[in-house]
Order: sequence, then C-alpha cells, then structure tokens
Amino acid sequence: MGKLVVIIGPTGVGKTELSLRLAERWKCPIVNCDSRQIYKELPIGTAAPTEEECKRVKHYFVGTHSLHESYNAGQYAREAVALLASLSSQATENRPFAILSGGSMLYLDAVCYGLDDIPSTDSYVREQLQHQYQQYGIQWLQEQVKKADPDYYTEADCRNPQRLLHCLEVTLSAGKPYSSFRTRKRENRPWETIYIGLMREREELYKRINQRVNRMMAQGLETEAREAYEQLGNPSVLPNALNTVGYREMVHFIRGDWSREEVVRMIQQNSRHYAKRQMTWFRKRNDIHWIQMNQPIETIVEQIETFL
RNA sequence: GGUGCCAUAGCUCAGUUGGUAGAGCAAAGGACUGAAAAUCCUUGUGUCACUGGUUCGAUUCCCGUUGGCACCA
Repeated sequence: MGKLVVIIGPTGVGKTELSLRLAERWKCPIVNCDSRQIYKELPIGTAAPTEEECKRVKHYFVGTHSLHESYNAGQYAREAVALLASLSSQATENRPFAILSGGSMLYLDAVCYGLDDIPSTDSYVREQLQHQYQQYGIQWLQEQVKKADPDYYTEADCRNPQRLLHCLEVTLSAGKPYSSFRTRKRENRPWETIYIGLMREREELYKRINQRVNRMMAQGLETEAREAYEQLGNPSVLPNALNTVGYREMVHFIRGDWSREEVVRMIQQNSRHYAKRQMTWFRKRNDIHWIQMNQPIETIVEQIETFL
C-alpha cells in the first residue's frame, strides 16, 4: 500500500517550504489542501506556492479554480481522493507517493477520514433561508430546526446560524432530516497515511505571521484584493471566496473606512486568530507526529523519515 | 507662569449619591462533517496615578505632588 504523508500545521508555520523540500527528496507531487489557495485570483494574500515553486515540484489544487465558481469541502474531497487514489495506484516504490499539505481543517478531515454522503442542496432554498434568517433572526432558525430535525436540534450548536441554516437547507432539499445523513462513519483509504504536524512557539509563530503580512503588502496585496473585489462587481456582501483573511479587511481599506496601518494590524490579528483555531482543531487529534520547526531543516527531514 | 479638565484591566472607556469595580476590543481556552482563512461558545482582581487629610470605612470628598490635554498669558 502506498504511503501518503500529510503535512499539517497552522498558517505561517512553514508547511510550503518543508513540503517542497520533502517532495524533491522523495520525487513526489504535492497535493495542496488549502481552501483559499485554490483560487487563481488570490496568490499573494493566501501565500500560495509561487510559479517557480510549482515548476520545481508538481502541485495540485493551486490556482485551479476561480472566484466565480462556488466550491466546498465535499467537492474538494471527491476530487482529491480520486487524485490520490490514482497516484497511489501508480506508486511502485516504498517512498511516499504524494504529500498532502495544508491547513484547511475540514478539507483535511474530509480527505483523510471521509465526509458523510449528504445530498447537494438547492441554491434557491439556501437563498430563501438566508433571507428569512435575516428578517426573523436566530430564534426563528432555532424553531425551524426544532420542528424539521429535532434530533439535530438537541446536539447542535443552536447559536451558530451557519449550522442551523445548513441543517435546514439539507432537510428541505432532501425531504429527510439532516441528521439522518450524519452517520459519521470513518472511511478507509486505499493508502497508508502518516500525519506530520508542524509547530512553533506561539510567540515565534505570531512574529512570522506579522512579518508575512508585511511582505504581502509589499508584494501588492492591495492591488490583488482590489482587482478581485472589482471582478465580482464590488458586492456589499462578500462571497465566500473573498470572506478570507486579508481580503475582507482590505475591502474596508478600499471603501476608505480604515487606514493602511489599521488594515495591516487587522489582517495580522485575524491571521493570528485563524492560526489559533487551527491549533485548537489539531490539538485534539492523537494520530499526529508533532515536529518542532525551530531546528535545522535537515534534522526535521531526518525526524520525519523515522516515521515512514 | 495662571486657570480648567483628565489619570480605573494590555488598549479605549463606563461606574461607584463614600461600603475596594464593569463593558467593548485584545489575550487565552473551546466547539465545529459541504460557507471551514467560514461560523459559534466560554473566561474579567485591577497598588481605581502618588502623598497626606476628613471618615468606622476613600477608587469615590478635600489639600498637595507628578504626568497628560486644553485655554489664557
């Protein structure tokens, strides 16, 4: 059975650089697992692998989709699992056949453990619900869920509109309660997976994040955000792809609400918040080999190879 | 130099008609199976600037000191 190495870690920890190094060493491709780097219009603000880096190593799911398409974890999982299955079937040697690298928590879980088979929802239903929620508020949502799917209501986070909305849109589209699809069965993949988690001291990680934001600004994040925003017709409510750290703050700058210093500060802060959420998500897992990044890269590579 | 105002949590500020205080943000912790860089939840003791006075009791009132701001010279 082929081996897949999954490189996990918070934003800014150094996944891209290490993955490149490992991919060159093992002569294998990198399958990107980042929900925003897939958009070709957002290379700077998402710190996507550069063109040169993509030339050095074959990358999948970098700049492959457009802002105008809607995309989600389910779609990603289907495409990525199919790709990995085909790559692993071609693998002949003992070294890893691919590196799955990224920080999108749900996307990673979807590929590694599988997602329930939940029917696709009607976009009209979703819009209607969205509209009604805005009009009648969260209480209305809670009542609807209580009626439509009492099982989910008892276990759900009922103060989270996104959860309730999703439950309702599935229930209404499918004509069956959302909870009836939630088997939470763990999928078996036709390959062996080795999880490598990258970590750094909190203070050091935050410093790297702050510096990276400064670098993004120097590389032209403002223009990139402006163009993306214009391409979508300067919407007052941001579509999901632009509801992304770096871009939603930039919109405030473009509209003139915030100064340059303020945007930078806010992007840095929200990136730190994001990194923190990622660490919380990964912390509860017990199948990850954790690696301290504050040491020479040769040592890190050596350590990782002991886990293969 | 004179007068007035201000000094409270890491930051911005409430407040206590005298019984030692609370919001927002930050920060930390957590949840999260098709929006996931999203969304949501939990956590607030700090010489109430310093010194002295009045008082049973002062962060609150009074005197002074220091720092800041404003106005007048």
